[in-house]
Amino acid sequence: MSIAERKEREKEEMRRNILAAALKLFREKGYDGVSIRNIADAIEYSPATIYLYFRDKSEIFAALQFEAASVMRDHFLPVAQIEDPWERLVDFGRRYIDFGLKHSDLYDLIFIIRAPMEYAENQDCWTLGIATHQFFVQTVQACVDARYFKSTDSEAIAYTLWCHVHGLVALFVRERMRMYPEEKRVELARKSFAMIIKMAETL
Amino acid sequence: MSIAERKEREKEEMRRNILAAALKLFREKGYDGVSIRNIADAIEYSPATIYLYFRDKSEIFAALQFEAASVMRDHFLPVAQIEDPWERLVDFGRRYIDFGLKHSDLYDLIFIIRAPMEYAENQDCWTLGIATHQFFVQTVQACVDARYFKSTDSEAIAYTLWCHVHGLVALFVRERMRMYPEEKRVELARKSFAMIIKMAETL
DNA sequence: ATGGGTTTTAAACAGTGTTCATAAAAATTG
DNA sequence: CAATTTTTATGAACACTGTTTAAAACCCAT
Repeated sequence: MSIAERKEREKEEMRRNILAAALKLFREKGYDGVSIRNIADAIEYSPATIYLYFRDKSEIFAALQFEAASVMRDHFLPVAQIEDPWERLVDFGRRYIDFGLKHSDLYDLIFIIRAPMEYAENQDCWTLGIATHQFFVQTVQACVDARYFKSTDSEAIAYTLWCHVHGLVALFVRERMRMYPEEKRVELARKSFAMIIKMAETL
Repeated sequence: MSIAERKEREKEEMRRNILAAALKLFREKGYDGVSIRNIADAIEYSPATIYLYFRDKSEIFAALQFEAASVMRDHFLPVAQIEDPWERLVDFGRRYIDFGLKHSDLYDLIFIIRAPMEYAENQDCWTLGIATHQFFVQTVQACVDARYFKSTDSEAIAYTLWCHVHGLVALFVRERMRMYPEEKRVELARKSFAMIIKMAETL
């Protein structure tokens, strides 16, 4: 029995080895700029070996996407500690933008990259994402219950706020802020977040 | 002299021929799913011929990006006819979302795809985009001047609204709306647009 | 040491973007 | 019209890509 367990451990170790190398390369050269052969070189194995641990390149993407989603979930963990629903909502947004700008490659992986959505791992990734999303909707619902808004459509409110922060981060991540001078961009984002919060107060 | 002009015309014709084929293929199989050889097959020329009209694949991207930007500009043309600045702003937003959902491939090309920003054509594309953006900011400024808002920071207001509509469209284009049932998505988008407009009224 | 089961890999296939010498076509000249 | 020069097109090649497969290398119990 023990030897089968060790084999399983080694297999898992190899998977993590591949994923670590892949993530490192992706961060450096972008997702498309990395080939299976690059990853194989990095871990000092033959390219064919990788196919013993992952069906194809897409499955590596899916696994990393899942990893990124859990990093993001962890980034949101402290939010749950905040009692006041409105404060919780504001912190949620602040952390969302913070995560997006700090880990733009992971954010890209989760929310922007055209991913091949065909694997079971990806399902896990989505259930994780949906859970985080539902936590967000619940926070909005808590605000509604506490009469922070006049509107009661918590789903629409949550979606509207999500659109704003996603748009904000996505424009940064995909470098579509060139009409604003480099040094003013972050300040503009900060101002815009303050503005959407102020707007939300009147909902 | 006339013959040189005809040559120039033929060269331009070939360029447009290549671009038309490329755009058609991109719409069908996605940007990365199309190879130079595919385009060459479509126009019934050798792959090498394409390199007589475009330096490389990126330059084809850049040219199409410029084309997409002018299609979008044309989509906004009727907006300028609207007198009332607030009505103009609302129509701007409506048309933005409309364009994004209807021509999601062109929208992707302009605002999402990780483009190689290295060619002169791309500069043209950006100047065109910046012009459209400035028209948008001016519309917001007109609203400010007409006392539609309490806030006077037209740049921040414009940016905030842009973030929302871009986020909305981007989530659609890159298929990140899976937590909402297919048939409710467009309705949710509609509701959200109405909501941001209502919120903007209180700015 | 030998056989059996895993794990690894070299080699190959069909595809990619790109380059270049050569071939074909067109324009210019004698 | 014929010969020459210039322009335009291409076949073949290079180095790369993801992926498959048959053969080699390794591990381990008998």
